[in-house]
Amino acid sequence: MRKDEQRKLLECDDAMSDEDSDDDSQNQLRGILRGKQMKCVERDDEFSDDSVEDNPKQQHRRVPSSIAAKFSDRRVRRSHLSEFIEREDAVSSDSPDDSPLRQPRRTPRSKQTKILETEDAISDDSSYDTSHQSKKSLRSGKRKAPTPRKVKQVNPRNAKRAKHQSTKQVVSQQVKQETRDWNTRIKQSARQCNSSDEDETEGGPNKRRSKRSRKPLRELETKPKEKQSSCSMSLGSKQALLMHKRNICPVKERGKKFFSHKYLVQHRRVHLDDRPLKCPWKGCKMTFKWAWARTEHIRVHTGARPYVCAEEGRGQTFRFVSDFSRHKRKTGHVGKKGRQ
Amino acid sequence: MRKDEQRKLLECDDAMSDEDSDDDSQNQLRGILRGKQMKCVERDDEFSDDSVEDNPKQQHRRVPSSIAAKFSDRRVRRSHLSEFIEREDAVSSDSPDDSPLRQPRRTPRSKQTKILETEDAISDDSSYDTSHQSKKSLRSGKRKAPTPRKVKQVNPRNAKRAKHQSTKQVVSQQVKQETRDWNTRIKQSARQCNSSDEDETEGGPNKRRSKRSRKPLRELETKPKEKQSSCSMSLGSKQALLMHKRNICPVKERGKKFFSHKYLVQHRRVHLDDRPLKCPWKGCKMTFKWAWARTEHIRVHTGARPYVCAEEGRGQTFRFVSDFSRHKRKTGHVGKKGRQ
DNA sequence: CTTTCTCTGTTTTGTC
DNA sequence: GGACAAAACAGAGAAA
DNA sequence: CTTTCTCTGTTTTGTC
DNA sequence: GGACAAAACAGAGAAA
Repeated sequence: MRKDEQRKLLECDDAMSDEDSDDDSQNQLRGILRGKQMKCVERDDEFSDDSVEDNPKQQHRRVPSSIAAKFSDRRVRRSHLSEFIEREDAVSSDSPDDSPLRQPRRTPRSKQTKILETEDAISDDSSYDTSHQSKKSLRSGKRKAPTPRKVKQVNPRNAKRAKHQSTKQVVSQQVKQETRDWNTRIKQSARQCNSSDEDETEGGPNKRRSKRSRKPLRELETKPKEKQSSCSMSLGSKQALLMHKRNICPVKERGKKFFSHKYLVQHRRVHLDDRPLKCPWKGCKMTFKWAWARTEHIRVHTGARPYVCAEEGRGQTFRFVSDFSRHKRKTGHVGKKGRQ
Repeated sequence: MRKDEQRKLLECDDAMSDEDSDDDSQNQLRGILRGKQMKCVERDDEFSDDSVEDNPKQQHRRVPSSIAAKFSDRRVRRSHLSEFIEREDAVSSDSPDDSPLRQPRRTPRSKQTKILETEDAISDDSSYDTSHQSKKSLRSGKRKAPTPRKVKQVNPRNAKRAKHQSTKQVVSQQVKQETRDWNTRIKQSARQCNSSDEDETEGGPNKRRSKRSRKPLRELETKPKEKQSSCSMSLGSKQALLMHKRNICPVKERGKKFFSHKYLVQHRRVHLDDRPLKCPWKGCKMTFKWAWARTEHIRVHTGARPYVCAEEGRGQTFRFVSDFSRHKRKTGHVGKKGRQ
């Protein structure tokens, strides 16, 4: 086989054809999966642009006086874009107008990046409550904003300005689902694990399943909704409360203690097996429990290798901290991380 | 307003809530747009994950023996993933299994990145033909592969191996639409421009419309399908052919000459206003004519600032070549580009 | 052994 | 300096 | 003037 | 070295 052809396979051409006959991949896949558990819309010979599909023309608004714009030319002036009302809460990955800036809000030690975004849903801890309906105990008001709707869509530019214009805003409320009792959830998870075996599981860059979380979950002592500690977690018994106050995890590892109470609360997700974070890349279905995992995962898509060994002529680069720190450990080299 | 709240606005929380009630942004947007030109599926209170929407469960396949897997835990072993048959041609952004590696195939001067992908649809030039049905004149066979379907989905690992396993493969055929006569297309574009004025134009990071392409297109001399030059472009007249051979663009700029014939052919897209390249980021609807524009645009999402001025203590960083080269021009500083 | 990549407990950084 | 949250690190470890 | 970002003609890089 | 394609650059320039 010629190299040209080989390369072709390896490449992922990323343009869209306006044709349908070329969308074999999609159709094929659909064919395969139809036998399994296709549930949703089946549009076989259609133009496979999910934008058209999902939020048809929601992202682009035509400048009235624009002349040259045609179908494929859907851009808009910022001023128009920023009129958009949006609240990008828990589900962002496919919200119609993804913020243009997908960078961690606090950039790695560089002061220059003013871009604003957090990729994490972890803000839950502070807004935990015991109620089923959630949203009830907005105690401190610190993370709760007054208007849960109608927030301006901010693009990078507007975002910066927003600081000086008291715009009405909302905090994310992605907690909700987590407000149920921890243990209850764990039981549910366990049940689901056993029941749905041949379920939706495909694609995404890396499918490795960590053994750590694969161990069958066990039913546990306490039961739901009872006491509300200062961190607003619901605990089943007096004993459980005590454990909780000592930052001790009641599950599995049995008595594992953590450096901080904050983390104990976050640690729950290990058992819950909730994966609220999504890869922002189109078509990638990877989900994560931890923001850092997502952050590093994105590099798989972008190809970024931000860790650079300062040693030698052509410094070695690494994509993952882990590999970089191993390199440093072994070689004694120092290194720097390029911004982002 | 408190800073906390302000920050909330600016952030884009990127986790998904399992709830629908939190998807105000989406619903709102839909509401707004419904009055305009919503054409497609309307699913209002649904979970706004286009993956679920578009290719439900196409990406994840469950490992039969897996125990811990539950809904949010859809990962899979690579071995299973790689069984997937796919051809990722022109439309990739939302093809069910986006290649995990979204990096330009040739990484910037670094030999370490073996990731393989091209983000460009430009490979058309060599496979141009004049027929309406395209796919007819596979002259050289250089860019045409024998089997147009059934290509293995390659993930990074498999991709590398594929080089040593003669797998059947396909080249991209995204050309098709472009096979029509250039001038004909231009006319069509012009027509569309005038007819759809308040059309789909929203969102995406930057909506700036370059004036260069905004100028109204003009009808032109030659007419479709007639002569087939060595580059397989169809030209209306003898004159046109002569121009073409001298790398002279027949449109607008009138007599603009280019350094290479190859580029003349690519240059067509300036007039065609075809935007075959899509931003790979979920929810972003930006489209591009040029790969480089896309490449730089992605940095808006990732926040990457790969251009680093070597001068001074805390080297200045830049997100775009343009700004970097301006900086160098002005200051005389040198700089390096971090990989990716 | 290797490389690639995710998971997670703790540390670092940044902001108020 | 403190408190706090977000980000990053540094391992461990899975997969191939 | 500035910063942020896209467009595009040419140059550079990389591979065969 | 050559041919070729992909990637990147270096400006121009739009928008705010």
